[in-house]
Amino acid sequence: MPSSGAIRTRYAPSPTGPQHIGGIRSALFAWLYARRHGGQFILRIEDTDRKRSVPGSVEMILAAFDWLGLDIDEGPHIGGPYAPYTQSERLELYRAAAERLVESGCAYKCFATAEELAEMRKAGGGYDRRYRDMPAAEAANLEARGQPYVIRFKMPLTGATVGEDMIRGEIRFENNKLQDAVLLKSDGYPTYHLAHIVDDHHMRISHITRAVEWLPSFPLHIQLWEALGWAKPQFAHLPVLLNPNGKGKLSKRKMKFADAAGQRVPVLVHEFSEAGYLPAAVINFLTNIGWNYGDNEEIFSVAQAIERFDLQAVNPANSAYPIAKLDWLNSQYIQRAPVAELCRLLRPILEASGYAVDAERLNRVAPLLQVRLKSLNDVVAMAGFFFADYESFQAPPADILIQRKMDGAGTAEVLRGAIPELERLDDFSHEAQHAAMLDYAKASGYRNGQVFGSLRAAVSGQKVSPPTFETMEILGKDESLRRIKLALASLADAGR
RNA sequence: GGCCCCUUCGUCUAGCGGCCUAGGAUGCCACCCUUUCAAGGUGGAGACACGGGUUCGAGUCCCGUAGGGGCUACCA
Repeated sequence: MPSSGAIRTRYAPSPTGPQHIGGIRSALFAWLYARRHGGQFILRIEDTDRKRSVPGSVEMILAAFDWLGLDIDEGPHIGGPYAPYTQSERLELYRAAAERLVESGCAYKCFATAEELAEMRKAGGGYDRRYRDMPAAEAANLEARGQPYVIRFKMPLTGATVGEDMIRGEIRFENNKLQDAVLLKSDGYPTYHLAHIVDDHHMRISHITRAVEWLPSFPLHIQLWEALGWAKPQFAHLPVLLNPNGKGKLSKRKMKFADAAGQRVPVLVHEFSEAGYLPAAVINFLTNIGWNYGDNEEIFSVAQAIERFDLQAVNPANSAYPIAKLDWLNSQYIQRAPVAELCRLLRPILEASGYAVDAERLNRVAPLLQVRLKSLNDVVAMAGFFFADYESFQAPPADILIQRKMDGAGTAEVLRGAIPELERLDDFSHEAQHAAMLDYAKASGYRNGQVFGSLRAAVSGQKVSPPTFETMEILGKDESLRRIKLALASLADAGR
């Protein structure tokens, strides 16, 4: 059992499908705070809206945490001292709390029908509290007749509720602007408002972290904690991620395909792995939005973040989703990854594209790719040809072959002249090739870059490729020369 | 409409009254290096939303305006 002073944070998602990166960022902040203070991080499933529950969601949530390397101390999958961790299994607790509030006069049964509610809405304001002061006998009578009801909280009609937020400080709400919120629905399920308080209390949560959209109901929650007579935890309302253009909350629907440049932007956690991002890069990326490691250090590990993380230092402002920075960070992480690790990550991607991956070859190719990959997935386009059947190689079209400041005739001349020079080499190492091509370039009257660039395109078929001579070394002399000749043919076909 | 939150380069941010002629990163541009790509190096353009206060002094504190975001469900 944790001592009363233990730091305990939680992530409490609704099981409504794939995990959204915004939710995960909130979870990450809660997780970092718990780890920073040697506390516990709890996962709780808030499935009190039966209509919105999607089967398989819990597995997706767990997979997201697993991929990112965020460990969970207590949760529905592993249990814990305050189990169960799924709200639909804790209904009695909520019912008891609601009844206690009714008995103490802090809540009441409301028999308003859907039609009544609709009329009130049409009339302007919200619920007009028409059942708030109904005599107990009358209410008992309605109940006895089987009239369905909800339990509503009796919000104070006067005064103000002041909340303390770790990020923003004091926030003041006038009570007369607030409503009598539903605590227990007519199906016996609690609303979020009641359920999270009951659970956070029983689970000894010390810090409630949640997105800013919960700020408007903060006063309701404060009043509820007090009505229940429980000691309040600390609160931190986290800023949220906005769409890349800064307009509106980052949304699933809109973002799956859109950004300013019309490029696809990952929003769901599984899309990040699918897009070839490294989990460590994603964590670094997320941690740097709304919080920063400090002193101009952009790249840092989770362990480093844990050392310094503080909820009070979180920036209160929402942020546009700076997705371009993730590409840069990801390339940095790829550059720094050990070759063995990179191979391990690249292999399944190549295999998924249908390539048979030879371990030794991958080992030679991977280091050549490190400074060139933005995404792990780039390996397919950039280096797939190393693993393909050589027979299937297609000579690139002229526009790929002809480099900047070159024309078709010049390219053909350069390639044609290089053939005998390469053919002559007994040692086909990239060093030997380099030396030979340097001499050749000088003699040919073309610049090094013009010669090397033409060769790059000829043997790789690409404008961006691994280093040319290493590529040729791996392909071997015969295959390299074959490709140069194919390139010449391609140029001839194009009439250059 | 009402209520709440927010506001520094395009974007992510540093700044918690003098250290700011506002720093870093990304993106963009230029140059250098180079196996004309990529990476790397150097440099450049680029911001305190506006208006009032408070103060010897405000990006930093207060008020207002504007803009942005959110809530306003028997959803969370």
